[in-house]
Amino acid sequence: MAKQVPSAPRSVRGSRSGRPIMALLDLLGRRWTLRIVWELRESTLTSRALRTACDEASPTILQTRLSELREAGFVELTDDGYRLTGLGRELFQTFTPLNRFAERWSKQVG
Amino acid sequence: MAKQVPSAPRSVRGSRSGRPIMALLDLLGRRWTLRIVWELRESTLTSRALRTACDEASPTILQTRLSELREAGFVELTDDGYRLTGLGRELFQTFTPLNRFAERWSKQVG
DNA sequence: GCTCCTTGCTACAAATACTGTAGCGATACG
DNA sequence: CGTATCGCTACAGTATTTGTAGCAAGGAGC
Repeated sequence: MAKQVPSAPRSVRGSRSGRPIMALLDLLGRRWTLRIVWELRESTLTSRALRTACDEASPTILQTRLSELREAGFVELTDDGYRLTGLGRELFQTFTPLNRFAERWSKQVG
Repeated sequence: MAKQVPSAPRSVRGSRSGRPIMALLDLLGRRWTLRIVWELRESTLTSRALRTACDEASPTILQTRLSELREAGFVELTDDGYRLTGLGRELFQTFTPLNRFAERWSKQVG
């Protein structure tokens, strides 16, 4: 049975609360989702280019995630390939502090 | 075979780049990780309380994630239960915009 | 027409990850 | 002692992901 693509106000895997943040955490918590958004951050990529960028991840799962991200309104497919929508770019912005944090983390823990 | 807990400068599932952000995205992209950090955001929770907060997620996977989060330095176990470390709280801070974004998202897409 | 690319996307079996239930040893309280 | 709780684990069933292969559609060159 296919899992629902979380779109905000519905009930979602791991949560019956319907809080949007839960739907978002659920979507972003699926494998490769965060990575895909990250790789699309500054360029439009064809599915093959995206696969290369994602260390040859399985096309099956990439397609699945891309469908979910498109349905969620974060990614769109253009003639040049996949790219973030306006909303997707807003989402990516929220990762910027995460990147800075990752650098600090690597110095403290690594 | 058990996957490594990503700690910054090592090679990590889905990435040979060693960039800390990849290690972090890998860790956060595992099921329940984001949710656990979220649920610990403002209180120390025992393992059972955390399980309740996470909609009765399987204790197996919660323990696995908690181990990873502890090894990564984001969570610690005290006499009162699990809680975010200083570093973990910093990580959570980076989610704050995510929460606001989720609200906006739910209005646009949902 | 044809071949030779590349595109987005899918099938399918094997490998891995997750779930759900049960229960362990340790500790504390009566 | 019995009865709780705690953190944590075993194990079998199920869901998800991986890796390989390949589809149909579209363009470029012939």
